[in-house]
Amino acid sequence: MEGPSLVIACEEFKPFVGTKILTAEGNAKLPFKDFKGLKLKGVKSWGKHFILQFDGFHLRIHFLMFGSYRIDKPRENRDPKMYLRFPAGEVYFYSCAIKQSEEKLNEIYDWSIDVMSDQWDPKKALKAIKSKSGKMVCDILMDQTIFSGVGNIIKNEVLYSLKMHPETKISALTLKQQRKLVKETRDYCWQFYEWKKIGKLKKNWKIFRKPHCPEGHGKVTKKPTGQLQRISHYCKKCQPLEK
DNA sequence: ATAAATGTTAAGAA
DNA sequence: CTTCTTAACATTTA
Repeated sequence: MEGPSLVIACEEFKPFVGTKILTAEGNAKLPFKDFKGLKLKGVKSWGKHFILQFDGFHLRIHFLMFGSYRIDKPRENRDPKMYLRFPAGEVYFYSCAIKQSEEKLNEIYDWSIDVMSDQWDPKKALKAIKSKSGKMVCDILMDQTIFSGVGNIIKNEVLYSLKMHPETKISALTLKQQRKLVKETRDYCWQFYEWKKIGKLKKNWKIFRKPHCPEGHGKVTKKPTGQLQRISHYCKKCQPLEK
């Protein structure tokens, strides 16, 4: 689950904020008994982290590849990692990683590197990119310390939109291109958010998991790239590798 | 229906 | 000490 989806999750959890937990259980290693009666103070996201705030601690949920949450839906035929019931409804969390922490959010999270945050700082991202000039753009975009919240879908769509080959090194980009990379990433993340909200995200994928190039150049290349070796989807014609 | 994939972390090896 | 490799987790979709 990528950053924009978590912003939507925050919105969906709004009805529970400010109310107390009526029931808490699950197979995660957490002191669920202690959670009953606690008031949910707030919900936040940072990159791919979904954060539930309580007095004195927070729960950090990472959905990874297959995680999900279901609000006011019947329990599925598997054990939830966590189940929370509030006066306004209930939620099941499946196959996610949940960590309890007493650390203060502002001390562990730098909001300015979260692509979805209103504190997002493009200048900081640009500076970070420049300091890694030997790296490939495919790795840079997935770097959670620069573009926190960007995942493989966003990476591929951004690179297609910029007509940029995933294996392009930062050093091969002009300053203008570097700036554009930062801007397009942020812009696409919000576009992703809008499309996902109206259920038209997949419909708007141009290159990710597409068999053919939208420009009619034939087959989309799918290949593990960069240090991370995550699959890149790109068109060799639209996104030539420049050195 | 088999395999790849919206991801990260920990442990062990080099 | 750093960097790399592997495994582990767990589910949907093609």
